[in-house]
Amino acid sequence: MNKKALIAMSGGVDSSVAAYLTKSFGYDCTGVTMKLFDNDETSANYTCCSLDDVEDARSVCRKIGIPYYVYNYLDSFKEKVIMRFINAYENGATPNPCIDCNRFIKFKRLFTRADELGFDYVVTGHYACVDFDTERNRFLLKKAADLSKDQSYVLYFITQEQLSKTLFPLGNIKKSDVRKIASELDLINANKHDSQDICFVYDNKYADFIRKFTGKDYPEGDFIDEKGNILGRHKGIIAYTVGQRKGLGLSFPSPMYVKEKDVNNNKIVLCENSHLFSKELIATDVNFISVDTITKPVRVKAKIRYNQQEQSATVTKIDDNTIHVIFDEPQRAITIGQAVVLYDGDIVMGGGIISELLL
RNA sequence: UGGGCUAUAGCCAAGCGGUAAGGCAACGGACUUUGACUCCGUCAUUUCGCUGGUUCAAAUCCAGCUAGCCCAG
Repeated sequence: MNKKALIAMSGGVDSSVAAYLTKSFGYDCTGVTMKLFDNDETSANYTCCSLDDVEDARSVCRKIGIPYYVYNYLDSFKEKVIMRFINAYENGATPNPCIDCNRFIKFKRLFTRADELGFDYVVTGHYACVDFDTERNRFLLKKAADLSKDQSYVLYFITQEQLSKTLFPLGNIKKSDVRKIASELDLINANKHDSQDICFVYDNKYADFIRKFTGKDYPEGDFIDEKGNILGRHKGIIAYTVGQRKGLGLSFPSPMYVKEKDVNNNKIVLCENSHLFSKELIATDVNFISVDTITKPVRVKAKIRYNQQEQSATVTKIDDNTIHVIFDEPQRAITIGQAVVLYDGDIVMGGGIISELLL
């Protein structure tokens, strides 16, 4: 009897081709779209969870001949993604909701459900690879063959248990080939644009979303320089993030950037680009993948944001859930709330959420 | 109401008689399964505080007016 695979399908081209490939590998496939967000606006304005997306996924499943279902995860998504997103901003951090969605929804709620239903594997359209290393006797999460699309960063939290039951069919395929396969199969979404921006936020205005969702007022406050001099007024502390230049509405001889957010005093510190760099950070919520743990300082390559060239660093464990990362070179705008992911070549060693900066 | 200085786009600012640099901000786009950064593009052709004058030609020279600043009172 063929192994059973549950394919998480967003309605986009990647997960659709992932479904096709999984079927072609001989798995007994079922497609599922998770209903995560109730958008009452027109579908074109959102990048996921619209009626059109569901219809696209359904159409693909019909075409490749597999059953299709929609799971309602509105409650989980609200609690584990949206509320965590809002809380992070209210506390002066800058969250990565895609990571939370993967961590708590796709690889938790959906995983549990797949298990209960007797599926052997969960399949997603992520560009990343799973390997089993017989020497270490561990599953490894590795970068995608198409490095320009690699998404291993947003999966750093994944466990051995999850990896043992996960398939990433696109891990060794180039994005251009995914499009090509979709075209050859004449899938409805072969030319659909890639998703981008926060899926539950309309028009990329996340601050407006938070205001509307919570009904709260985030009061204006002062922009100050590093010495405490008042430079102007900001429009609510949630609307800014570390390293930000655009949208300050103030003019200076040279560009100014957000250095830090003082939530307690509702002040935002601005500085010049050269003052944005620091070498050390503390991260919590740590997960190790390629190793069980680390006992002494380890040389790694690390990324402090999704779109960034990895940087040489040394990582030390502080306790089971906390690490200390020291970069060889100062890094620009290390931001609390973002993930720091550690690499050993193509292998994801682990990662955590940045909780503190040290100089 | 003695003297001096300055008035150029939302902000700062070049320009020194030859047909309005640049920076900041803003806006648009690219990039991007997060926020940012970055990159590209647009941004005074009824215009250089106002009114006249000189000149083939004035933001640039001259006169007057207005406003602001400074120094003396």
